[in-house]
Amino acid sequence: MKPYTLFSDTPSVQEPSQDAAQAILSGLNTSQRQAVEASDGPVMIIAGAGSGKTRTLMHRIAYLLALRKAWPSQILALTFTNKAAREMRERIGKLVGEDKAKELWMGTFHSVFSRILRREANRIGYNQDFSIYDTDDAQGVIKGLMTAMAIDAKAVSPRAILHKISSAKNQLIRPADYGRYVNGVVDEAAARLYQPYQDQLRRNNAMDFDDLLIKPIELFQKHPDILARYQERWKYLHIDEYQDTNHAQYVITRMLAATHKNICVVGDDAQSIYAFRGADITNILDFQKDYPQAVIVRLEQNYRSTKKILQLADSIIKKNKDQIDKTLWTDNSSGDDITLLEALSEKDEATKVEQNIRHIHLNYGLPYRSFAILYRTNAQSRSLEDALRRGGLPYKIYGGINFYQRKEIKDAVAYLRLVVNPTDNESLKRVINYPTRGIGAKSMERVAEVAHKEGLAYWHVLEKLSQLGFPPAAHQALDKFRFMIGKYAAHLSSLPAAELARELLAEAGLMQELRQENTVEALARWENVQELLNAIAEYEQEFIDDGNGTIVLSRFLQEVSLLTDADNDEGNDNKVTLMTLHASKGLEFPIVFLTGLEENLFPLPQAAADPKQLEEERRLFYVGITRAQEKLYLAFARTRFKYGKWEDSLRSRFLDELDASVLKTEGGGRWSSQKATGIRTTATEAGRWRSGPTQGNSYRVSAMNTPPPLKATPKPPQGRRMVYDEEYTASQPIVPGQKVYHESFGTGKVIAIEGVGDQAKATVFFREVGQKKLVLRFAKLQVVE
DNA sequence: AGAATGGACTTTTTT
DNA sequence: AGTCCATTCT
Repeated sequence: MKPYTLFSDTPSVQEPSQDAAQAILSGLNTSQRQAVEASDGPVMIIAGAGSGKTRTLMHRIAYLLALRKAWPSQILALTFTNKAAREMRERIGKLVGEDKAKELWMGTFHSVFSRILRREANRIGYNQDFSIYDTDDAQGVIKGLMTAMAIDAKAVSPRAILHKISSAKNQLIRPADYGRYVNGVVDEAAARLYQPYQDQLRRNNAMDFDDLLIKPIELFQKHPDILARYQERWKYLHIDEYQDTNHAQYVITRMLAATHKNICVVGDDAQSIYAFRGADITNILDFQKDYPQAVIVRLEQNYRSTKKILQLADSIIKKNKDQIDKTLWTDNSSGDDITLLEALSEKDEATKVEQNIRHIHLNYGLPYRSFAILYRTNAQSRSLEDALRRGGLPYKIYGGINFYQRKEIKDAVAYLRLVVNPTDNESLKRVINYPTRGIGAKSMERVAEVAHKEGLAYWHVLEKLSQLGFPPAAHQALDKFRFMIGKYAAHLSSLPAAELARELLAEAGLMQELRQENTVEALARWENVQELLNAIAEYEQEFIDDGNGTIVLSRFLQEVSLLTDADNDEGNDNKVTLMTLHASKGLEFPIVFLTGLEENLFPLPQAAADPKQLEEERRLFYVGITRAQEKLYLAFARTRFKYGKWEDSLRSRFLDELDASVLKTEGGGRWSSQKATGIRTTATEAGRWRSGPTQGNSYRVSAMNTPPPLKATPKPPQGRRMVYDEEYTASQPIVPGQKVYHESFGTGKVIAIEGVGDQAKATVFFREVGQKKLVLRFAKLQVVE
């Protein structure tokens, strides 16, 4: 048996096939062909938007397989999202066979190297069952340390500190060297916390996202034998979206490519939009310096968009200084003008978008999936969602909080992590008293104290509880918890993962907690946890021959930490897509709406102040524009609801930078920034514009075409009387069975009453929102006769 | 211990 | 507007 059976080494292509290779090349243009054929040595593909770069990468991999330059397991392809990897694998499967595609190493940096780290964990002082911490978990660690080190969390936010530490890690700056970069209070705090933070993660047997990139480098540096093995193993390296790789990723790839030097990177400097996350554009700009013998291929033909859309995109990107020179062109038709939608409020903007979609859908028969609505910040999705819901258009939304970040899922996952990896203090903290089981802050304080003093994990403190003299009630509660978790930990290898998870969550009381709340929201949460359990069962099915329950569960938990919303998407439901501009990278849609083109929103105020960041915002705008195939709409609103109040806004400076010759207004008129109808005026003037019928409501034009809302807001029924009112309390008691009306919940039926006077509470079942418990003094219920 | 109430604060973008 | 946190109430 081989010590490391990560991959099957069976050659999957028996004979080199020139015919197959020719077939793979035949669908490509000259430049793409060149990129595919340059198979040995370093290659950089500078690919413009919509030039078929993913397609080219895919054909390149298929070509290597057809010519039998490598076995599938010797090819590594690193993509920006899991979804991109999955799609590429599917399409390669169609070219050369699914069995071969299955064995390719494909995925994001994070997912590929988390698997490597799992294998080699013991070489860097970790256990293979390590937890992977997201930003929330990591912030929890920082907060804990700040308390322990008496750093005021109000003076410096844990989030800011974490961001500093994260960027230091991205740049491979070690804790000991961080002092040199200190500049300001946040840096100081970060400098003090960096090493303790790393130590704490290790004690928790946990890694954060950055560790998944740094630890492989540490591993390779400390163990050249391991590095050599992977260098040998991966004969061909492919990296998509190279412009968005950070320094750590750069170092990893340089290490891995050192032997064979068969590295092929694909990217577009004009689409670099992740600098805030440490993406380092010099990686792509300096590729030729690192590999002087590199073949550079430019893909400049755009297959996606109309001439006018391309012209518009070109006009905006030209405003940026630093970029690799390239000229995009297309054979596509010139298409329609780009339409500018000027709205009075964000609600009006959303309505206009909705109406345009409806109109095109009805008159031209385009399916809903052809439409995308893009925005700068997640918060903007709400008004758009409302409009689509009112109009009855099906939609799906990416981003915001994804499935695995929901509270109930994080709670459930924390239980499972704790069983798999008991030293995970963060997970323990999260669930030890949820659902409540009498372990309060006091008890946990003491546990933390002992843990800190003796350098133990919380779990190990629980294990020696009897020596610590806790009060009997607390002792019993803690011991019961330890016993429960310990029992499942002991069953890890004997029980199937899905079954174990189900029983644990039931015994912990999590399912019941969600059930008994008896609201629509709680039911949805309960269903989410069920879905998690199903996912475990499904995963287990796939790995049924792969060993025991331990491996299934801990691998599942690790993979799940790296999934995003888009990864869960089937992609084939017929719905309008809503997402941030960032999330739209790599995608295309026949019709695209870019919304919220306003100063202080796009570009964001922080970015507008800094030329570098402003250029990145501009690239983001470029990315948005180039998502569109047929038709593009640019929308902005004069007022927007922000931080709880209405704010006037000015149209984005980006609109003034555009080539106006391909722009028209909604009415069909030519648009030019000079003649623009008072758009970019002062705030006061804009305020005058807004003072129509009512702020943020429907307006003359749009109101006429807007269909009535599907579900009218609940109206107080006639013949009502106030039920709770100082005067009436005595004379108007509510009794179970009584029908009542509540201002925001609508009508409902009283199920039970408890307490008297000011303490009186009623349990009411509302038709719209389910069961609620209300304090009569505040609820202002009205009796419905 | 735990629930409830009131206040401050918030929003970039994400693997 | 919603969320998180601290303080107060039961």
